[in-house]
Amino acid sequence: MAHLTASVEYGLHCLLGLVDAGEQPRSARDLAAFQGISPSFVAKIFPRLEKAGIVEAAEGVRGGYRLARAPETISVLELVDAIEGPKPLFECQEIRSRCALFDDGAPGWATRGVCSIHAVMLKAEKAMRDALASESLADIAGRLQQKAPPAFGMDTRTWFDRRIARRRSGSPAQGKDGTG
Amino acid sequence: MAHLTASVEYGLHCLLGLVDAGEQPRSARDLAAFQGISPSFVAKIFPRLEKAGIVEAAEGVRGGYRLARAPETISVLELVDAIEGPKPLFECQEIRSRCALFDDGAPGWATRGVCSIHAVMLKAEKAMRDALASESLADIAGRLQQKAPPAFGMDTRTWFDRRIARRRSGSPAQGKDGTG
DNA sequence: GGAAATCTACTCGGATACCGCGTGTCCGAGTTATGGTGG
DNA sequence: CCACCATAACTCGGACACGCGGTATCCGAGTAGATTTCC
Repeated sequence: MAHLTASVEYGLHCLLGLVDAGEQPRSARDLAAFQGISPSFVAKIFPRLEKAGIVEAAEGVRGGYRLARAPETISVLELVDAIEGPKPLFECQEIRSRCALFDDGAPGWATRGVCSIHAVMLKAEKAMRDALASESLADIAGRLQQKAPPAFGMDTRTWFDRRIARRRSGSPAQGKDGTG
Repeated sequence: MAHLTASVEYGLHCLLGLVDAGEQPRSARDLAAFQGISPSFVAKIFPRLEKAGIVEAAEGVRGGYRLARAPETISVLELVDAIEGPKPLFECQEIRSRCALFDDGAPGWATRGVCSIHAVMLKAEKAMRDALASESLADIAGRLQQKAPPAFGMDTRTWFDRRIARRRSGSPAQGKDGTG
């Protein structure tokens, strides 16, 4: 396990699949299938992104999610906070007030301000959060697009469109798809 | 829970109790009692610090631990790594290679280099580690000494010395200590 | 042929088990200071 | 009085339970579109 959990990883990957979707919503199931991860788990992540105002949910048979804002305005820090909640890097337990020299109550000088150890951790947390805030979803998507061949974007769109079109058209190629 | 666990907090607090100890070793039990935390748990943390070359263990009845190096040369990052081990902030699961567009094997352009999402997290982790590396144990101890009244350092030393002297002298004041 | 009702399947959304890591505790091996004994 | 030895308590060090958070899954409520039927 790590501080930035697998939920964040899943959420970010799926959001990358929404950047080039435009107005057409994409369902959590399709996004999960595209990334090759658990649809059930992805379905639990997206409601949090929706509550945070990062994606919009469209209901119905051709519903799904789409970005609520331009990807340039969505920082990675926002995504992390939306998915994991405000989880601190370090939880100070105020050990300083339990010193054996303080019989019952700790003196004022000991508990005033922030714990010296906690301060260091807060500084480290801020550095981490600043780094996450400096990157946007569009940055990652752009870097990915730069690595991928030109046809990849179109192939992705085609994949989702076929997936949507196949929904209720009678599944014309359910078993004879290009697996062999 | 948090990424920087309670073990780190306990270890750091106890190490602060070693900064002004000099050559005289202080036992894990005494350090834990001084901080008002679990002695058993502290006893599990210090062996890791010893393996990392941060403290030296002295065995025997008047043994204990003492700093192996000057506190100015011990960074908080070292302590975190020594106690928690090399635990990454983010564990990339290589989702990128499972894309549905890649039938069996992912193409080279997809898996070459570092995952775009992983890169952002590594950047954040580096920022966090740099912040932790910029602080030393002596920095924290100095800041604490600045907050505490002048007599605190001497009181601390007296507390540990009495604790050691009482060990095998027949426990002259076992039950009539200043609790009331 | 056109429009409305129905019906289906797909969507989101939350409530529910399983598992691993961290927390906390305990007990055993080893060692040094102590106390007594013998010279 | 001094040196040696046995004792004993304290030390470190690792092995053993408990609890919580994360992971993964399932099922239920609601809705847009396609189908069918009636006029």
